Amino acid sequence: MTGQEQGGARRTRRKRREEVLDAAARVFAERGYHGASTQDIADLLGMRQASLYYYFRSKEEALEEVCARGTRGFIERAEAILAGDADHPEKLRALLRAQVLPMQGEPDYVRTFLNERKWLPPTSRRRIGALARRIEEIFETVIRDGIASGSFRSDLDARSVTFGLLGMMNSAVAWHRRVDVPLARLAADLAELAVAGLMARAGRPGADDPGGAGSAGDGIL
Amino acid sequence: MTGQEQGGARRTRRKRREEVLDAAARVFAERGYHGASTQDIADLLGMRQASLYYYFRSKEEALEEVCARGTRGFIERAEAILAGDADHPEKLRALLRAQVLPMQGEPDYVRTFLNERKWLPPTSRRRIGALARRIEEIFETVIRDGIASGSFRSDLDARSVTFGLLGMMNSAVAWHRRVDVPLARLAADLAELAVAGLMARAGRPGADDPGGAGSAGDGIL
Amino acid sequence: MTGQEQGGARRTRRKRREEVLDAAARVFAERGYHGASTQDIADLLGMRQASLYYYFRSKEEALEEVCARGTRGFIERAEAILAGDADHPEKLRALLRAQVLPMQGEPDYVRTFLNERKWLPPTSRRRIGALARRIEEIFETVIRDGIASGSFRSDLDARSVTFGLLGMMNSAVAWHRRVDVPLARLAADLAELAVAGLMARAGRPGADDPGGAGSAGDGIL
Amino acid sequence: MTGQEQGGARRTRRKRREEVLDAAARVFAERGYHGASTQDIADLLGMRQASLYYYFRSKEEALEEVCARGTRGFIERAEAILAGDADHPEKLRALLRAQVLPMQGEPDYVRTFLNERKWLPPTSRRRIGALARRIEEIFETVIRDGIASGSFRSDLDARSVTFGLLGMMNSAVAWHRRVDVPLARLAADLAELAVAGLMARAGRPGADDPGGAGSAGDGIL
DNA sequence: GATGAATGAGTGTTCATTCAT
DNA sequence: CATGAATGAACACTCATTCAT
Repeated sequence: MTGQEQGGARRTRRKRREEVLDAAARVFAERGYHGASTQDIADLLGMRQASLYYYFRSKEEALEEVCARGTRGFIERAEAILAGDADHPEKLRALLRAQVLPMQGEPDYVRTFLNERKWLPPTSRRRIGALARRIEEIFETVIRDGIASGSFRSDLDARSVTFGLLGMMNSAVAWHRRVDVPLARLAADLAELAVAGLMARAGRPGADDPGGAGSAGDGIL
Repeated sequence: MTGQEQGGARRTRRKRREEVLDAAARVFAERGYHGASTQDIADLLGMRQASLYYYFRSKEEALEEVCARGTRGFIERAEAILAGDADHPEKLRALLRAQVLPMQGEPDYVRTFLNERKWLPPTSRRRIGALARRIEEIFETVIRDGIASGSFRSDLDARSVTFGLLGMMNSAVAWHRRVDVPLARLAADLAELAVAGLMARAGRPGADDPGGAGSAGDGIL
Repeated sequence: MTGQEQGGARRTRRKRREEVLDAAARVFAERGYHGASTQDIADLLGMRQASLYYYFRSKEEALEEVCARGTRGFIERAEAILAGDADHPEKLRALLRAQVLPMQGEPDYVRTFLNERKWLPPTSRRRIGALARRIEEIFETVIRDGIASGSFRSDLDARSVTFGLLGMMNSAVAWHRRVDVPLARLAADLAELAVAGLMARAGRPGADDPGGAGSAGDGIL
Repeated sequence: MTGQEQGGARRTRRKRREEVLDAAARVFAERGYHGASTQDIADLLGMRQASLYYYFRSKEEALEEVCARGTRGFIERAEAILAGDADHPEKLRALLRAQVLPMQGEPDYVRTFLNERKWLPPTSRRRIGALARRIEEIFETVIRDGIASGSFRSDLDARSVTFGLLGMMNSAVAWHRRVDVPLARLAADLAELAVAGLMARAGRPGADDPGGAGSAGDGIL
């Protein structure tokens, strides 16, 4: 066998592996890790179930790789934005949009990462969880710095805002196909809403007495 | 056996059934429907697995009931707010907070409803999905009306905002224990952020060219 | 449910478990642990394969219990003989016979213990291996003491004799059905052969040059 | 391709085949036929699993050949000893030692033959079993003739002794590494023990009433 | 001479469910 | 009111084997 042929075989195999991974990502995204059977994945590929094991050692390993790819680029993009020299509002806006845009290209990988990573075995779960935590950290840093510099209002709990905004953007993966607007527009609108909300002057009624304010509202609920 | 005793037995049974339901909700919330086994539920109750079937006809039926309870009051509260005579910003604020507060009392039911309802059999899935869609409708109505009346800015896609804000509030069920702020405060802060964002004047750069607006940032992404 | 009934159920279950164990022992003995499938065991019982798991957590656990039973009484009997006040030849004779007699009652358990214990998971393998080593120790002690006291000849390697005699007796499990003599007779004969051999005067040609002694014959081999 | 090269290839292939066989013997000896996978064999050779099939048609065929080699020379040596003109004690002694010495050279083949031949398919199992039975026959002949000629005592069951002595010698394959004595010495000692035992005068208590003798001893066990 | 890719049959095991008691 | 016993269907995974290259 010549090097050429070997290269060809190798390329073929790698490509097939990608296809298997795509199928796994799709099935995991649609039915959840525990709801998905390896048979489902094989069916999608017109392959026998046993053949999957030529490409992966276990279902868990496939989940690991799908999740890993689901995070690809997230950190790098977020770090780049953080390190940039835009002002805080612009940085936050960019971060928010960057959080949504990968859903364009590989939605199955991202959905699987977001929803199924909790089923990873402890070791890889921690490794991948660290990435998620780093993203949170970057968001929180920009928000806190924005508050400190006076760009953002100071009456809101920074951590709640961090998680809330991440939750908002991440939720898009579940519903973005239900709106008839391009993903980029959707991302821009939500980012604008968030930044504008953070730059508004504090002025709501009872802002400094949230517990009491809630009790009044609770009567309604 | 007297009527008295029967009544007592009946009451006992109903109470025990509640406990079984609680256990199911907890297990479903923590491990997901497919990741949870009926054995897990039985273990939590110190019961044998087979005994669960005295209370429920199937695992699916338990999921149905847990999900149904997870929506309890949501609709009523939202309808009441919608029908009230507050102005649009106040209505939206109230809606947003109402979306979070049930996580206080029965978080397992709400989490299960939010995350696991997709595994319901088609019939009940549709029934329960209708409730979810009604909530979305109420949100969207208030937002659109607020835009029409001039209270809210008009440059954002109303449907994206609807889903985004619901996603933000719902996401809290996953992280609210990670912030050291009471749930009511958290809810109030996120609601204020959202309302303020919606009431802000449109002023971001390139608001009317959202696709291009991101181009600078997109280079990084 | 009354205590009576519970007792009955419990007794029934325990009895059924014994039957399952018997079937496992038989299948393990006949086909070896790796050659035996849980289906084989179930077939022998007229049971479905899955039902076995009501009685055992795993195939390995079944092997563990079969092996454990295969050693039952061995140690106790050997210790009793060792502690007795017979002379060394009598002790050895008794030990040798005691090694064979259990093959009468539960040959499958003994065979499984002798041949399949090596497939046990490390932990239980060590635990059960300790018993086997204790038996060896007891044999070796009696043999060495017999040599020291002058009852047994001193020109043979004690450890080789120990293992050789144990091997001889244990091998009976594989062939005792092929001789038309009762097990007790067989055991007595081999024991007598061994003891007489050990009590004989050293007198073979070239006993002190064992390597060279065989050289004539070895040429052929 | 020239004949030379072909011859070279052929010779190479035969040599490689030997290596494959060695690896198979080793793996079968260590893990048992059913516990050994073809992957294990390939691993030992740094070969791919599929490549084994260039040398063997099946795992079973490999077992057949390993077992066949495990018997090589046994029969010839035993027949030669039987046909020789030594006296019965010397013949038995030589037979016993010849049974052990091959463990020196190719222990894996012998171990596999002794322990795994039972998994052979019926046809080859019978063929190879015939060899084993011929060995037994030779042993039994020498023992019976020795008894008839007065060299050996007559109070022991000849068949039990035959199998017992074969079992003793064969067992050495499992433990001979655990004694710190050369294999030849070990073999000589066990052979001497056996022959001396057989040449001893009958004198044990109750030798002519073995059934009853055992009952007394059973009290101890 | 050896391999990459694939497969069919089977493995041990889990699980929701049933039913007589 | 609850359980012990059992089961059918599915599951992730292993393995010996094949075959085109």
